[in-house]
Amino acid sequence: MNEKHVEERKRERASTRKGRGSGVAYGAFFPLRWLFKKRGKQPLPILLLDKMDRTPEAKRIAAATSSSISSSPAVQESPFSNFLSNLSPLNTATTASYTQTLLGTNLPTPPVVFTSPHINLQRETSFLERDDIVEAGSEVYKECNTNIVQVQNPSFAEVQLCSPSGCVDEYLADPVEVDSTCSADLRSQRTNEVPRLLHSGFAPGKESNTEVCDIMFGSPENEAVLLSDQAEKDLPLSSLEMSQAAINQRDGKKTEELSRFIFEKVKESDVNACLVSRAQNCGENAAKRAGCQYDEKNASSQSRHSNERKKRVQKGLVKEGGQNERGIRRHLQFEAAKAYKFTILGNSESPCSLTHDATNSRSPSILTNLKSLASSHFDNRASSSPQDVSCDTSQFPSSPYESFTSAQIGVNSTTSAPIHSGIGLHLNRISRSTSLSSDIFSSKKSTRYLRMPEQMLEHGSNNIATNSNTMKPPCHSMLVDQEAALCEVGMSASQEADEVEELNQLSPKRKRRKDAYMSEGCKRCNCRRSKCLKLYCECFAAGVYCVDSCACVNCYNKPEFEDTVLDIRQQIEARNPLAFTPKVVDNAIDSSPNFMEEQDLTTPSSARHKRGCNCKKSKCLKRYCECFQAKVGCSSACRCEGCKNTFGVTPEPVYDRAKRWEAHPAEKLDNVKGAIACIKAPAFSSASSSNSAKISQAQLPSSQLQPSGAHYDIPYDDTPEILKETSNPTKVVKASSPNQKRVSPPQSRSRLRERSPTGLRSGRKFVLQAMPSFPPLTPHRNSKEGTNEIENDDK
DNA sequence: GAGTTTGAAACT
DNA sequence: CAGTTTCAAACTC
Repeated sequence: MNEKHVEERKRERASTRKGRGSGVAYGAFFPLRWLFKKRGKQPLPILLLDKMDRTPEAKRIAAATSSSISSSPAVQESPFSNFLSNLSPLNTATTASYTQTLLGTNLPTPPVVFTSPHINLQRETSFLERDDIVEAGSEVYKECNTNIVQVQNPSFAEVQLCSPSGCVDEYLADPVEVDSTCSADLRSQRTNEVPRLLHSGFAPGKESNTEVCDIMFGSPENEAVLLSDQAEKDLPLSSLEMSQAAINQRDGKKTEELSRFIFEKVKESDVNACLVSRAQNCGENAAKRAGCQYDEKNASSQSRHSNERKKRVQKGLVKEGGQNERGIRRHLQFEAAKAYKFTILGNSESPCSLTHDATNSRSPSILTNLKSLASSHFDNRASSSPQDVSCDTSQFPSSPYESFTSAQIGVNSTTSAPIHSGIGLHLNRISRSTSLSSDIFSSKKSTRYLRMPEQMLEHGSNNIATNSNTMKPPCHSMLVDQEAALCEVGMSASQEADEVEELNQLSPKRKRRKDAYMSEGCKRCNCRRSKCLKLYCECFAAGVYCVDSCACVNCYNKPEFEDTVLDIRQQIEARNPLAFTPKVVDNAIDSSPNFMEEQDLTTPSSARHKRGCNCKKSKCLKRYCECFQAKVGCSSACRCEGCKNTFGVTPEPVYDRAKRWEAHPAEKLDNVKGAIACIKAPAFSSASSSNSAKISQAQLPSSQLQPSGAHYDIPYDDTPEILKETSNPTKVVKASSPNQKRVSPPQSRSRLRERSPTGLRSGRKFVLQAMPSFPPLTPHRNSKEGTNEIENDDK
């Protein structure tokens, strides 16, 4: 083996010496495990590829695919699967079947992996989030019952109970009835279901029973939770996990296989949910079944849908949205696979365990969703019909709650979960219940896991054909999610609108390229040597799989290589936990006081580049500059030279952003503003002003700071201590830093802490909470005076 | 389309 | 951690 490696390495080096041009054919002549190898210190990709080829885990995953194809029918023939396939709330016979199946089993306690602490854990989630969930949930429910087309992601229970084919057809025929029927029958179904479940030995544990009861009967608390994104999938797992246990005991099947099977079922529920949502959203007649036409009525019913977006849609940019949605779905799968891996494969020792811990602790049910999504990779049934393929659950309507949650999540994820598992987490939460991409559907339909890029290309062409038949103009709700996703990947809606205008002004050649980019709505890479497994790859960096329209060579950023992708991703995240977070953060999202504190006068009001650019020659006037490309002004995080970033407009006043905290008195905000101003002052002022600022800090009563600190504590209290510490600006900028960045804040902050013993606690909290949620990877603060001067001169 | 420039990412 | 290399996008011709 070693000899073989040496030999191959020699050959590889010889090939490499030929120059970059050899990259295209690179993968054609060398074993896959060497595709990554260029240097001595890159064993991991090789190992990963090796593992991908040979490890039991990879074999198991690969086998899962084939088994899902080959053995799935056997599973489907089981009474349980038949029940699940045929379950209909309107059909009492099937319900009885359900009961009968359960009666015939003596259920043990479900395996841990399927324990469903979601409800309980949901209670443990951030109070801010939780309260919001309650409010939003009841609101959604109310609106649902009043037949407002205020679309809502049906919970799994609703899907399970209301959506199977026959019912769906009815709903498709008359979408109005969907809401009423579903919501009306739902509770009765629940109440009818639960006693049978409980009395039939369906009792894995008292706690679980309570959960089921709560869910089924819809206690006020859990009802709201049920409507939440997580709880939507809690119910299925609560049910399914127990059923799985039954099967597990009865058939002696492995938990893993069963879990996969159950996830398939969950995923199927997504498909069913899609059908329902399509009925709600898109169709008044069954002819629309095959394609979710954009419904302008529904669009107008979406309160949070911006007029800007409407205009673009009416301009015929629906296609863009559809492609955008595609990118989202890719991402969802990406993250789903990740969650699936950590949940099912028990890979809890990843270098990014913190990330996943955070994910799990914050919203374990996310993983439930993700697992269901991930299971899609191993499913071949749901894609059996073109309808299913076209029925992308990205078309899911977005409930008001969803909107709320998305925004809320944006805040929380940015502020209270400093280490992100990537934006996929955001997207999954934004467009939760989003099921499967059509391309994956189709890819899994007829093919096994593809190992070779050649196969993938061939496979991709199939996808194109499939997608061309199945991709439909998106529903309005899709656009909403897409918009959110675009924000996540660094392109806000307004920016996207600007892109549209810009597109019209480009030369034909660039317009073509740009149009291709925008039509995809997501990153399209052209990687040749990175295998799309490095951050060089825009797709990979954006946390999405590459698509067929990418021009990449030897791409491994495909669902087929999810194991590799996830491993690589973990490595990168271990190296830089923020690697997959959006580079551009919106102020509205990152409204943390730390961010407000971080901002300086060159940052525009809308967004900023999180890490800042390091431009030297482009003067931040070309798209080389990430800030410019994102159309945001350079900020204190930038280390650019001669910055002439034209987007560096006057920042939004602190108060304007602070006033978003409506729940807090204005005077507290003033105090916050004052405190922040005091902290910021040294960064923007001369030495004298810096001194005065310090004095101001000293004069700032701790009693004023305290409420502010308490105020900040709420959303950021779960910030890992390690990050808080790392955020502590103890490092001083190197002297060679072009803009002499980040000079002062440690003093001011430490002084702030020193001044008041009472303020020590609150002040400390304030300081800690005021730390950047994403610890700046660059020196903490700079004056940016040079940039300001340049900009002022230009202006 | 080929070649160059650029800056982020990766590596030493 | 600084310097270098690699990489792919952006840009120019």
